[in-house]
Amino acid sequence: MMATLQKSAMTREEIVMILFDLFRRGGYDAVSLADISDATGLGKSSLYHHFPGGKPDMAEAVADFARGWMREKMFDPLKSASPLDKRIDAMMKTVSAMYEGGGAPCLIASMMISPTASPKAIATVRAIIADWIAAIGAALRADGAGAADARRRATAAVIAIQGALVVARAAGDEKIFSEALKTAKSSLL
Amino acid sequence: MMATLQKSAMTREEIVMILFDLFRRGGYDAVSLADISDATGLGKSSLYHHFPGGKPDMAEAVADFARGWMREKMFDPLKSASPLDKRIDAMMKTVSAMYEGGGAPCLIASMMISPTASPKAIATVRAIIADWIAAIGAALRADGAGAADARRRATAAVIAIQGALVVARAAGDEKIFSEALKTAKSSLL
DNA sequence: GTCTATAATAGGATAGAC
DNA sequence: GTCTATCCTATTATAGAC
Repeated sequence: MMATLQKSAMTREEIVMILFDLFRRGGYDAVSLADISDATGLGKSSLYHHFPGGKPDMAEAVADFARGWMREKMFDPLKSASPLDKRIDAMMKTVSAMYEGGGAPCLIASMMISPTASPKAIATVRAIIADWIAAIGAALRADGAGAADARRRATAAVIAIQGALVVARAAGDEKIFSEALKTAKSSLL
Repeated sequence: MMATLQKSAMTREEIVMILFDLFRRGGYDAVSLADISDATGLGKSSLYHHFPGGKPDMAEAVADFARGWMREKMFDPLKSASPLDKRIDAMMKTVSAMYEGGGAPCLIASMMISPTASPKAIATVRAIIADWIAAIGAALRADGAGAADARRRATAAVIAIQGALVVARAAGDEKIFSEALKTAKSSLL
């Protein structure tokens, strides 16, 4: 039995996942500590307990979380032993889920706009794009593609995904996103 | 001769062009009236003289300006009598200049992230994307393409431009942007 | 680890002189 | 049309109790 009675402690990772969603949807600047307090149910002081550096600290934690998540869920599976088309297909399914079928913004795009976000956080989200292109490119090369062609097609795929996200949300038409994923998949095979 | 001596009056359009650059680079939320005051050299009260509704008013003015600019510089020229490849080429040159070779963010993407921007401003920038796809599509149809194919390829071109903007800035490599424009051009012809 | 209370600052907005 | 001065609220951040 616990010595003291307190509201259920929230783990840092649980908070970070909430922050991830807040930041990608609202952008770093528009999200206030009050918003974060509401979304997490934690008081401001509790937030500073978890993130002594305040919002910049939170942004870095979110960027690190996103990078680790992408590595685990998207980049590492691209290295598996299954056939290339299965791996690309799995990646596109993960992409679709992550962006909620085209309705949810990308953290990378949201964070890159913010001039007040910590340089470390921005550097991390930018690195995710480079990692992503590299991961797809490596899969294509392992399947026999030339280095230059692999890189070119991998870059085009990430461009199509990011662009479709912007255009689908602007047009309010998630079909644009799903169609773009299909086309991108074909171009990779 | 003027009756009173005052600092040179800035026209509303001059202010709007400065606001356009501030908003697309920093995002609506991160740009404060102090920032705007610095960039324009005008005091806050002068800004409220030009935009009685404050920041939301400014965002709407910028969105309207962008829409008019796009219509004049990109959509109308697509209707001209010159050969299709010349028109597409001209559009891509305008795109490259507008986004400064891939280094400058898109106002549309910046504004869409902002949850606090006026719904009217957001509706306007979203409409620009629809207009853009429609303008390219109309040019392709006038050149003999089927309606569905024209729409599909026009959408893909705008996706490629918007995606390349995100990826090129994330990777810090403007060549990604220029290469993507070349590829997009080929796909339209 | 979470809370309440409070400080300090920055933000948007207005009044009134020139 | 622009300025200075001011107001109010929101925001970040801290102190200290539990």
